[in-house]
Amino acid sequence: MVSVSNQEDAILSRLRGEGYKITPQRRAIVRAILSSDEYVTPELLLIKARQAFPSLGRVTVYRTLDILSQLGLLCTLHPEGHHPGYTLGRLDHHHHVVCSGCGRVSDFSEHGLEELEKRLSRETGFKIEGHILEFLGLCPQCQETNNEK
Amino acid sequence: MVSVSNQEDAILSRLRGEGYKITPQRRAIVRAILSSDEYVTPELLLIKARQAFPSLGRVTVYRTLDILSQLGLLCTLHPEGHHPGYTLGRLDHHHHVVCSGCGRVSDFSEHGLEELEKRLSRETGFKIEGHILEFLGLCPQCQETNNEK
DNA sequence: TACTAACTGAAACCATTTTTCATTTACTAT
DNA sequence: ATAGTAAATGAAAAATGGTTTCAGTTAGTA
Repeated sequence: MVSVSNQEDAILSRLRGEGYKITPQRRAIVRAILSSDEYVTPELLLIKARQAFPSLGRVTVYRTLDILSQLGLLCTLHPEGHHPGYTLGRLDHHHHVVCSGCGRVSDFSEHGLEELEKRLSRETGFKIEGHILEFLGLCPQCQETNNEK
Repeated sequence: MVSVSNQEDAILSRLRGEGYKITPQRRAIVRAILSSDEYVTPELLLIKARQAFPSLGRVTVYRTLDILSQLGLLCTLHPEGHHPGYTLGRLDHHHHVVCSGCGRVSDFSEHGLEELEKRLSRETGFKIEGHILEFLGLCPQCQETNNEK
């Protein structure tokens, strides 16, 4: 298992390797994403990262998200009925289950999609470039909370 | 095979059945979605539907999309790197392949996801409510066009 | 044909994201 | 250590995308 601080180091050194500077703002942003079980929206991320770096500007959040996204380090989530958001996850190909209650994200691997991809290529003639597979559901905690209501 | 005009009738009478009025604006909007192979964004839809009904207002497009969405008649698409959009498709559960070049949408069925859903419930404890599965790729036409460049 | 609830479109409004630009800072090479 | 430089920052303004409001219009009905 990879610890969060190792993940942080890995991401920061990747940034450094790509010629980006490691600023305290970026550190705070990366740490804020990593330190939450839930996925983040830009606004939420701003609030979280400001706890560590109060003068952080909104623009910097967007810019950092862009960079992380271009480097393929960010996963985008589209939970139905909620705002889209981001999570920084494992570097290998994987998918997510998002909690419709609290936004908590859980990862999983699924390798059965390659066959489906081939079938689709054959049937539709499309040259497949990628896919989204996301599940939406209630996490164990939110299931309990809702039952108590 | 179901023709587009039958689909149009089916949608309009569904609307009527739910107590909504059939206005020329709504007719134009529904027809505009159905008559394009590509998925539509609200803005694109406004332009297309105005060809049939020039004074159509932007608000009416959003309102109609809302209604169709609430009735479960609309499918939402999230093609990576593009704006999200909509398509009016088959009424049964299905998925989409979206062309990254022109936005053309193709449907497919996949029933292998139920097992995966069970596995996820078991492994993560989440109570699964739904999922998104979308493929992105180049349609046959766009593959040719790109090769000629 | 008259009635009424539903619908419409213009404008104002709001939230989110992008652009601009003057200032500051992380890193490199002395 | 320190100076130099490209990169990064944040405030403000602008753009984008979507929603609300409201007075006037219209589809469906009786």
